[in-house]
This record gives sequence, structure tokens and C-alpha cells, in this order.
Amino acid sequence: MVPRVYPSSLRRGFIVFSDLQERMKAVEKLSGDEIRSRFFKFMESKGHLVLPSASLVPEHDPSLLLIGAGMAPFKRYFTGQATPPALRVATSQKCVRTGDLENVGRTARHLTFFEMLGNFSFGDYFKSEAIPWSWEFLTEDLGLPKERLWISIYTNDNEAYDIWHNVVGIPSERIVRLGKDTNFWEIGPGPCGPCSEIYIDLGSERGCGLPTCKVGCDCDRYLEIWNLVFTQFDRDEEGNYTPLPKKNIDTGMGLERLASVLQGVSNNFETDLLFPIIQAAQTAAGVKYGMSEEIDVALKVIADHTRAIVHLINDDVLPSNEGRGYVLRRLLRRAVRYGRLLGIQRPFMGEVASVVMKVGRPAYPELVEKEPFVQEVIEQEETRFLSTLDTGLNILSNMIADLKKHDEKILTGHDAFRLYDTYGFPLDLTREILAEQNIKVDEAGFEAEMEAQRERARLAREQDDGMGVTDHEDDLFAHLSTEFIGYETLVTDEASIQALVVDGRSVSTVSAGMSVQVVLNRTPFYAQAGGQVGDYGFIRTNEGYIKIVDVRRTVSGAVVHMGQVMKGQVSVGDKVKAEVDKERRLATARHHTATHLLHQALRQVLGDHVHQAGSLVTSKRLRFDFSHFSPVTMEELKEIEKLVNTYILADISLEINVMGRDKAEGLGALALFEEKYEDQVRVVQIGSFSLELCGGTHVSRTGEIGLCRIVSETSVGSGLRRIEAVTGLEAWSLWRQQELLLAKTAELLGASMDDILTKAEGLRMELREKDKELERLRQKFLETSALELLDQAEQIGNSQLLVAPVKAQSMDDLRQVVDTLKVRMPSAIIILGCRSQDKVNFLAYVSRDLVGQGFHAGHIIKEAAKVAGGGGGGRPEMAQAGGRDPAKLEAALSTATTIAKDKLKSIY
RNA sequence: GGGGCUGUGGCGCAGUGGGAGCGCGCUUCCUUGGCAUGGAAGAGGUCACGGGUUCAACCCCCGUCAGCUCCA
Repeated sequence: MVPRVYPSSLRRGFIVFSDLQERMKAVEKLSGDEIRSRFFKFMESKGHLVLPSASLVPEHDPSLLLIGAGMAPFKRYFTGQATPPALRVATSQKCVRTGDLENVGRTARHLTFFEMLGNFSFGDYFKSEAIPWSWEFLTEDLGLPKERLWISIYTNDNEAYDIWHNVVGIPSERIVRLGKDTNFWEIGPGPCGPCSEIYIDLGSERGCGLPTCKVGCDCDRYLEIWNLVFTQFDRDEEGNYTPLPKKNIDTGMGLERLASVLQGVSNNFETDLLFPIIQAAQTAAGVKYGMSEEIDVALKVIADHTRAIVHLINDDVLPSNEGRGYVLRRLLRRAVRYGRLLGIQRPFMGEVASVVMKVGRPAYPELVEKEPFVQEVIEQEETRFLSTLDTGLNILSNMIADLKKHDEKILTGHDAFRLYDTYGFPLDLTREILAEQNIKVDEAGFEAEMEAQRERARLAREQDDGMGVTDHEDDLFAHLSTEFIGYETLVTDEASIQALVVDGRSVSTVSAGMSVQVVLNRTPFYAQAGGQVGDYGFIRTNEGYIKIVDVRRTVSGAVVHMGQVMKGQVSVGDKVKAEVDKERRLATARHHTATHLLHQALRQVLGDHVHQAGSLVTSKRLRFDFSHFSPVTMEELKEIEKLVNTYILADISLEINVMGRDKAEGLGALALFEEKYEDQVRVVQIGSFSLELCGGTHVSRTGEIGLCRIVSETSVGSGLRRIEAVTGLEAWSLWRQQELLLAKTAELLGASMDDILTKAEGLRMELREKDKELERLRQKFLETSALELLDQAEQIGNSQLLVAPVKAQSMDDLRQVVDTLKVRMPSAIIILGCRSQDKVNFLAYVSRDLVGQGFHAGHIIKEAAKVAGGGGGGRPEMAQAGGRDPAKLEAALSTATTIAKDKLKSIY
């Protein structure tokens, strides 16, 4: 490790290292925004299509938690699974990486959130263009001094060397050959290749000073600013490298890092992209950047994390306890934690976040609209964390009290881990609080528990992986694709069978009774997508037919119909008639169009923070999940439902167009999950109030929906609500059902439908009164029966013994009787029994003086209950028991009499 | 995906198989010149839900749901 140096000039805020400072004087200081737009302009001039940054949430890649590299959104284009909108593309991609969270703030470069500038070639240009362009951009457009730039290439990549040396003209001593670990990109089998990096020499002051110091050294002198990856090989399982027919270019250049160089500052945090955020944090904390290393680290962590938090929420990630929501939660809590270290006790993240949004606005204009939403999410999570800290603090102080009682100086790893694992209380906080009491944490024990937890998760993951059936099945259809004609028609005679699969194997013929997957060359069947379920229907040939009950689409674009052969035989190559169940499709369309209306109505009534978080559309109902922070009130629900039905009554015709993505965005279409990168998108427009990208099937006029009724509104997690609704005949049948229920209830109550409510209220009151009256009478009755029993008591010595069956219903009744009796019998044993349903209950009471003499109500009653086939027990003064055999009530009581009498006689 | 914890009156919580409780709040009455006055009486509970074990379950077992939390 090289010791970090804190130059004194840091205390003045921005610092510039003298040597480079001289150089940079000649260069204009470019803002982060300016660098980004110059990059776009440059790449456009080289024929690139500039795309907006993809969402941090990966669209088509379940293997990724978050986008962590500029190329990540384009994986499908590199692998050939999908067709890119252009062969040359450039982006400034938002990225989040949480791999080495601990380093953030402690080094000049680590960030959890950053932007990656990159240009990409999908089998178009290659090294001889990518290399000179990168040089041109850095030296001419940005004006970096040529003599300070260094190049690294992969050991044997002579092609790259030639271009750098002969074409660009870099002297050979500034081209360094590096090994596989840094300059070769591969992740398991698949496309891979060498890469070449451009470094800048920041001057000897930044270096380690060792004579061996050069490019690739661990110290800060040579800073990597651009990595050009040349994807030219395909690696197989055995490790053989075959050249790819279509070679790709994938480059990545960190915007913040580049800005730090061009602005002549020593680290990412002092660039104009981050420093205003540091300033907001220092204001909130009442400290100054540069006061101490500790303070700077905290300010940097807060600044970095807040950027990540804001952009994650902007991309509709919400705090939760799993997946990306958990990443978000952890970042936010870490930031709050560092705020506390700076002495901030109140919620402050919102203030910092608003500066993040101000800084980010030029590149991400949607932040303006999203600000209230982002603020709300942050505020909620911050207060939630503060209350988590409170409960943790309580538990910890109990633990401390316990330790002190036993004069212990170490908190066990188990306890520390429980605090962390179960209550989310940060370890460093535990450590800190304990230190005040001179107590330490058993760190090794904690780590062991942590490791055990990781191991559990790993094991669970391995078990999970085993099968992969669907992947395998998709392989069977990999070479197939299907033309979808279901938007225009629901039936076709001009389709033929391309493949049949039974039990995961391709077959040529299927016959009646078999469950089968069918792929056609063209189909009217809608495959499950965007929350809308697949169609039902039939596929017929002359020899037989298949009933279809589900349809899905593979990655390659084949539509797989799943169903059962009902009659005859069906073979690959057969001409078929494919026919969609029309009623069901229509019912589904009604629910789908209603979903769009509902979405709009929700935004109108609740606010623009409402975003779709999930949707299910079937023929029977629709389910819509959306972001919102409190339960939707009855009043709001009514308003929403009314609005949707107003749209329906207006009988507006839908316009569905396929258009360029730019145009759709220009119109302000709400882009959801699907097809963010397709150049052609399908836009569903309902009048002037709803415009969404959507691949689903819809009605042609809203009037066809008929009626929409909201059935339920529930929570699905923090900040997420779910509405379920029905339309068309389903809504009618719901109404009918409720009408019937109401009518029957009215009949039962003997009221008209109009005053059913007053009638019910009246009955309820009456019932309450009667209940009370009944209870009063029961009390009276029990009291009377108790008083009657008094005469039956037998005097033995100074005490009384009373054993009797009682006309009571329950244990509670028996207690009432005993309560009445015991105040009148100062020294007594009372044993009562009653029948209730098919069982018997017993209750025994022994007055305190007799308990002193060794009597135990529990013992007596237990023996007695055995006679009636049961058992019992309780306290010496009061005990209860039961038995299964009501016929034995008397026998049991006489046993009790005998036991009690014998014992009583023995003391007198 | 895998663990841990929690679910009891409006709120905060106690309750280790045998009469559902405490504090705050609420209603009524009395007391006090007012500022967190003091006192009395009272209302309010499917002990999350569903099974099981037991003579008996808030309590034990199984499942479900919800919330919190950690790991991946």
C-alpha cells in the first residue's frame, strides 16, 4: 500500500498539482456536462447513433442486478440475440457498482454511481477506427497533452501496436504490453478479446517515487482513462479461441474520472459533478471539507451514495429487503450513518438529494418531474431507519446492562450478530457504543456467524440452479421464429407446424391425449407478455386438433403454443387452421385497455408519482401495482373508478401506431418495461389522455369495455399498492352477485333495500342490549345457584367442604359460582363440576388457610378428573380440570369428596 | 432464493399451558385559578389467520398472511 498524502492545498478546496496545473492552464476547464456533450458530438460525427442512458434496472437480463458497465444494456446485441437500432452506437450510461463499497470515499476514484462514456460497434468498424478516434477525441476535442498520454495493449496484440505506433504515431516507449489479468476481457465461455487502455501521467508528485513506477503501477501517477475492448474471439468450454466472424468494439471511459483530469483536481469528488453535493452535505453537517480526513471520507460517502440513491429511485427502484431494493436501502442507510458520524441527528438526505437532482438535470431532465417522488421515498426510508436504530439501541442497552451485571468486558459475536442480522443495527455503531462502556465485541465470533450465513445462502443458491429446463427447451426452438398476425386477425388457414415438442423432446407426430408444445410459422395467438396472458384456442388439421391453453414466446422469437391433442394426429409440416378463442381474447382486451385508463386515472387523482410497478391482465380481471405511499382512501377510489368509467362512456377510439422510438418519446409516451431499445415501438393512444408503449391487444373503442369496477386495493410492500378491477361481463356479473346478496339480506332482515342499513344498525344495537341483558341474567342465575349450594356444604372441623354438580355452561360460569361462594366461606374446599357439550369441566378452590396446611387444589382435581377420563391442574388455590365422559360426572365428584374429606379429617 | 425476529385494546408494550394485563390516550364525574393538577368510575380485545396436540392454548407444534431485518 502506498501511504496517502494529504497536501496542504486541499484545505482551500480545489487543488491542482503544480505540474499538471501548468499544462492545464492552456486547456479550458470543461464541465462534466460539456465533456458529455462533446463526446456525443464527436461520436455522431463518426456515424454513431447516440442513445439515452438505459435504466439502471436491466431490461432483458435477469442475470444482472443492476447495470454496472456501459456495455451491459447491449449484451443482446453483442451475442446476436437481438438486432441493434444501428451498428454504431454511443452512450453515456448510468452505472451502479457496489462491489467494493468499503473503498468509497477512501480513495480518489471509487464510486458506487458513475457515468460511463462509450462507443460501440456491432460487427461494423474495428481496431483501425476505434483506436485513432479515441486519440483524436482526447487530444483534439478535449485538448489533453499528447506527451502525457500512455498506451497499454495486450501482450501479443501486434495489430493494436501497429495502429498505435504507425498510424497514430505513439513512440514505442510509451506503449506498454500488459498481461491477461488487466488487458484481456472474458467472462467464462463466449465472446471475448484483448483490450487497450489509454493512461494519463498525472506527474511524479502523484506517484510512489519508485524507479520501477510505470503504467500499470498500483500508485496514482498513471491514471487509466479509457478502455477499448476488442471483442474478436469466441471462447468455448475447453478454452479454445476461434476468431469471430463479426468483431465488436466496446469502450468505456468514466465521466467523473475524465472530469477530474480536465478540471485539474485530485479526485472525482472535487469535480463539478460531485463537489456541489459535498457542499450540500457540509452545510447540512456544519463542517468543512478539508478539516480532517475522517470528515472528508464521510462527506464523500454521503455525496456518492446520494447520487446512487437518487438515480436508482429515478429508475423506479424502491427500498426493500431484497434485490436492487436492498442495494438502495443499504446505500441510503450507509449515507445516513455517515451523516450521524458528522453529528447530524435530523433527517437530512433530502437536502443533499435535491442538489444531486439539480446537478443531474442537464443530462436527466426527467429528474424535475420526479423530484417530489424521489424526496418522498428518501424521507420515508430515512425515518424508517431512524426507528430501526431506536429499537436496536434498546436491545443493545439491555445487553450492556446484562454484561455489567456479570462484569463481562466482551459482547459475544452471537449477540452482536443477532443485533445486526435480526434488527439491522450496524456493527460499527455497536462497537462505538460499547467502547464508551469499555466493552469490546468478539469480532471473530461475529465474522464466523456472518460466514455461516453466507454459506447458507450459497448452498441454497446451488440447489436452486440444478434444472434449467426452460433454457433447454428454448434451445429446441432456437432456430425458429414465428410471424405474429394476431393484431389483425384471430384466425388463419395459412399456417403450418414447424416443430412439436413432448416432454422436452422434439417429435414429428403427436396423437390424441398428449400434452404438446407447438411452434407455427405464423400465428394469431398472443404470447404471454407485458402482463397480458396468452391466448386460448384451437389448432386444427384435417386429421386432428389441439386445444391451446397457454402461449409464450422464446428469446429467439418463436411463439410456443402449449396444449393438448384432443383428437386424431398432428404432424410437423401439416397445414393448420389456427383459431383464437375470440370471447376470451376480447374479454382480455377489455381488461387491458381498462388498465391503461386506470393508470391514467390514478395519476390524475393521486399524482404523478404513480408509476406502474407490475401488471397482470387476464380475461377475468386485471391487477395493477403502482408506487404510492399510503392506502388509497375510499373517496379516492371512488373518484378513480368514476374517472375510468367516464373515459369508457366517452367511447373514444384507440389509435395504435408503430413508430420510431424518438417520435414516441417526443409525444411523451410512457415507456414501461418492454422494448426500450427497439427502434420501432408500438404506441397505444387513447384520446388525448393516455399514451403508452405497449405490445398488448386492445379494444378499438373504450365503449367496448362497458363498465369497470375496482374490486380491491391492498398493499404489496412499502410504497407499493395494488388495485384489482374487473370489466365487461365480469363487472356485470359482480354487480349481479352483489345485487342478489343485497336482496337476500333485505329479505332476511325483513326490510326494503332502501332501509336495509338502518334496519341492520337497529338490529345490531338491539342485539347488543340483549347480550347485556342476557349476561346480567346469567350472573343473577349463577349467583342464585351459588347461594343455594351454601346449604349443601358439610362442616368438618373449622372448615367446610362443598362438592356439587352445577347447572353451568362453561369454566367461566364455574368461576363465577366459586367467586360468589368463597367470600361467604372463609375456610373451605369447593369442588364443582358441570357438563358442557360432550365433556365435563371441574373447578377446585382451596382457601388460603388450608393451602397453608398442605392442601393443593390441583392435586385433588387431578385425581377426580381421572375418573371422568381426563386430567387437570393449576395453582394450589385454584385449579381446573376436564374429562371426556359426561356420564362419570357424579362418580368423579364423589371421588373428589372422598379425597378431600379424608384429608380434612386428618388435620382435625 | 435462504436464514433470524415480530404480530395482544386507538398507540407503545408485558405476559413460559390453568381467571387477558400495564403505561399513554379516550368517555363521564369529582378535585385544582392556569401551566403535563390530583382522584374515581367506565368504554374499548376473533391475543394476525387456519389447522393440530391437550381435560385445558395468547403460550407448544405445523401451515398461511403481514411487517421488520440479514445474506445472496
